[in-house]
Formats: sequence, structure tokens, C-alpha cells
Amino acid sequence: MTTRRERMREATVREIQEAARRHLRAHGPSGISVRAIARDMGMTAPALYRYYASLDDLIAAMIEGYKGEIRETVEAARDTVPAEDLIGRLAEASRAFRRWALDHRPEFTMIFGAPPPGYAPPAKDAGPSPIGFGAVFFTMMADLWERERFPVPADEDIPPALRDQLLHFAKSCGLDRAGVPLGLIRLYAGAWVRLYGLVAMEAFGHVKFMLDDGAPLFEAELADMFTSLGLESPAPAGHRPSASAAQNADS
Amino acid sequence: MTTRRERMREATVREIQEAARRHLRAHGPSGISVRAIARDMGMTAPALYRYYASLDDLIAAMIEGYKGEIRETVEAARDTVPAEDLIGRLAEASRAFRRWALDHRPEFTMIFGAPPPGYAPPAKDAGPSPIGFGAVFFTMMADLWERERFPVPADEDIPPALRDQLLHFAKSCGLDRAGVPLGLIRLYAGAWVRLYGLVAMEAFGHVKFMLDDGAPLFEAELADMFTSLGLESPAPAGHRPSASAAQNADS
DNA sequence: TTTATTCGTTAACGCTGTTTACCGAAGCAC
DNA sequence: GTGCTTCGGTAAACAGCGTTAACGAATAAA
Repeated sequence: MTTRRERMREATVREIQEAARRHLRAHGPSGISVRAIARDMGMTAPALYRYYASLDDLIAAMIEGYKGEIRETVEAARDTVPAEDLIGRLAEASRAFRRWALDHRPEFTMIFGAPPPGYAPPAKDAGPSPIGFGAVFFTMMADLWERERFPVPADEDIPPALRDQLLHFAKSCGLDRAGVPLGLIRLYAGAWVRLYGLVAMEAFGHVKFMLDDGAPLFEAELADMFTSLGLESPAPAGHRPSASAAQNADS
Repeated sequence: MTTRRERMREATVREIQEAARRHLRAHGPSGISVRAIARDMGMTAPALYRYYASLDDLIAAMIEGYKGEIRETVEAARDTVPAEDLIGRLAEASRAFRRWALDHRPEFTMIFGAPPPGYAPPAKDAGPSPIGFGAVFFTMMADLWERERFPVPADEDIPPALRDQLLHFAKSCGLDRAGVPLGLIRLYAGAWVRLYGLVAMEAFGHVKFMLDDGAPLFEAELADMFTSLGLESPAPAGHRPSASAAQNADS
């Protein structure tokens, strides 16, 4: 049962996170400060230390929260497409990931930019369920493979060094689904890195020096990822708003 | 001619940059502070404002310096390989890029992480020579295509939206080399994004949650980029030290 | 009712970027 | 060489930061 104190505490924690998020959106990552948050809540700064041991801890909690939201967003986008259209589901999930990144640049930066020197992910404790939204993509890919049986590299064609790495990865993350070949995990890793590059580069503003709209390249690369797997291209994106335009300069 | 004052000033600027770099390497991006640098030089903080209008300006200057160094590093690695072996040159340049990133994580973060909200690249003034190391890669790719004529997407096969973007890019960056088809620029953009994803993800520590050594995946993806172009894989990397191991945790 | 625990306060330390006012020395014109 | 100007430095100060310590009031547990 939850005592009254516990409920109060929980509410305060939520309020802190909300205030922190407001500052992040309004003034960028450097706008998050213990004092500013406290001021926002009508409290004094040291009071926050009853809830978080340090600013870094508070930020770590924010990151975990955002990760969950990304997962939900991606899953919701996936479920927009009928279950039979696995390619469409994968594509729509990928698009949702990009959209979230562009609509939440500061948040995305916190999660996928360089972590502060001392940040450690919260040590996935007991739960059997593995990491986060990465698993969402992998599940779709595995489902797709089980149905389409698109060609994946044979075990012998994967360099031994990479094979070891992938095996370790599969085991430690619970991705060793029965009957899934190592080659599929190999392709998953490659695809994930590619998606990350595409989205991060654009979200960080490093694509603007060549293209002033990243959408066409994203769609083309997305299609290419499917065709290079021997699958057909996904249907073009539903007429969604093409994710807000300029904001920061770049390199 | 350079007056004495100018020489003095130049020397001081250099010393500032050196001190700033030391602090970056020693204490991470947040370790760069006007006061710390000044202290290091036996000066007081406000004195630095005679050389840079703000800390952000100082950091922008650092970034420009590092970009030049990356370019030199990449070019040097390229010239390690005989000029006929264009594939080897491209591969070695790519490996150098990765190596630099892993050996200079804080510096890489400053350049390729999210730029501070107000950062604008120094507006490539007059010089005909275009951007930076990106052009180094493109030149190699164009040379390779002129010799091997590997297949590139036909203009009609590029979605119109992307075509416009690429055309604009090619013109604005001086990449419209005579006889280079748009399809090659399309492939270049894709390859660059992929390389960025691979390297940034590893440098930011976001690959450690799946692989504890990024090298095998990097080599495999590098090879894949060539084979998917219909070219042969590059020779394995020369026995270089495999770029320092762990340092920060990740997500 | 008494005792502990929790949550908030104020005060303070040492750090940060930046601005202001001031001062000596170097460079330059005459 | 003298006088003026510009440059490169100083000290002092403002406003903000993360964090710790000491203390008081309210709440829960005994």
C-alpha cells in the first residue's frame, strides 16, 4: 500500500520532471539547472536534493523517461499500419523515430548525444524484458524474416570477430529468439546504425550543410534499406507534417 | 608584413588554444572555462576577452581548428596507400576518421555532437576550395567512379524531391565536377551518413550496449558499402592499434 | 505523548561568464 | 624626443551556478 507520504513524494518527483522538461524545451540542455527548477516550483534549490542526489541524477532520470516515451511513440506509429504489412510497420516506426527526434531536438540530444562523463545506464536489473525501443525494431525485423525469409548472411560469411560480438550481444539482450540466425542480427545492427546516423545527423544539424530538408534523403535511404534486403519498398509516408524546419545552424 | 604586435597577438591566441585543448582533454567539454584557461596561462579571465568575444567564440575557433586536423589526418591516411588502389585509399581514410574520433572523443563530441544553440559555421568566405574533409571523401569517390564506372542510380530513379536537394547541394559546394552524375552524389550522401552513424554512435558510447568493440562491425559495414556498390572489399586494415578501449558508459 | 523521520528553509563556499573602470606600456606621428 | 592613441593587462563587481551544512517545522511511528 502507498502511504500518504509516498504519494506526496511521487507527485513532487513528477513536478520536478515536468519543470525540468519545460526548461529543456525552452532554453536547451544548458537551461536545466537545479535552481531554475526549484524557482519554477516555488521552492529553494537545496530542497531538490531530497529527491535527486545531484543534477546529473536528475538528468539521468529525464533520459530514462524520454526513452520510454520514444518507445511508446514508435510502437504507436507501428500499430497505425495493419499487422500484415510488416514492411509498412517497420517503415512507419522508423519515420516516427525521426519525427520524434526532429520535434524534440534538445531531448534527443540528451539521449543520443555524448553522455556526460559519469553517466551509467540504470543497470537493467531483474526484468526479463530487454532494453528499449531497439527491441521493438528487432521484433518487427524478426517477424518479417520469419515470413519473407529474405536472404541473410550465412554464419560462415560473417567475420569471426564480428560473429563473437553479435553472439554476445544477442545473449545479453535476450534477442536470441529461437530460430533467428546470426545473420539477421548482423543486418539488424547495420540497419540500426544506419537509422541512427540518418536521424542523429539531421537532428544535430549536420545535414543542413548539404541538404536543407532531410526528408527526401531519409525516405530514399529507408527504401534502399528494404530493397537491399530483397524486399519491396514501403509505401510513401502518410501525409504527415514533415517535421518542423530550421532551428539551429550547423557545421 | 607582420608587425611585432601582430606576432605577439598570434602567439597568445595559439597559447589560448593550447590551454583550451588541454582542459578539454583533461576534464571534458565542460572543463573548458575562461577562468581555467586564463589561470593556466598566468593571466586573469577578462584578459581573454581581448582575443575572443565570448567563450562560445573561443570554442568555435577550437572546432574550426579540429576540423582542419581531421582533414589532414584523413588525407595523410589516404596517402598511405598507393594512388592506384582507390578502394584502399577510401577505406584507409574512413578508418582514419574512425580512429581520430575514438582517440579524440571529447573533441569529436564538440564537432559532431549537437552544436550549441547559437553556433554558426564561419561562413565560407571567398576561397574557391569548398568545405572540409567531406570533400576529400567525395574526390576519392569521384575518382573511383571515373575509373570503375560502378553503377549509380539514374537521374530518373532518384525521387524528384531528393534530386532537387542534391542538385542544390552539388552547386553550393562546388561538387559539380564535370561529368559526375547526380546518382554519384546520391551515393555519396548515403555513404557519408552511414559513416557518420557508425563512427558517432561508437564515439558517443551508444554502441557499447550491444558490442563492446565496434571495430568488427565497422570493418564489416565498410566492406559492405563497397560490395553493395559492385566493388571488391578493401584489404583488411593494416595492423594499427585498434583505437583505445573503454572510457565512458553509455545508453 | 514522545520519538524519529522527512521535507523544507537559510547561509555559505567556491566555481562560472561577463562587464566595468582603470592603468601601464608599446607603437606611432610629428 | 614628445605627445597621443591604441593595445593588453589588472582588480572589482554582478549575477548565476551546484552543492553542503546546520537548523526548524511538520508528519508518521512508537
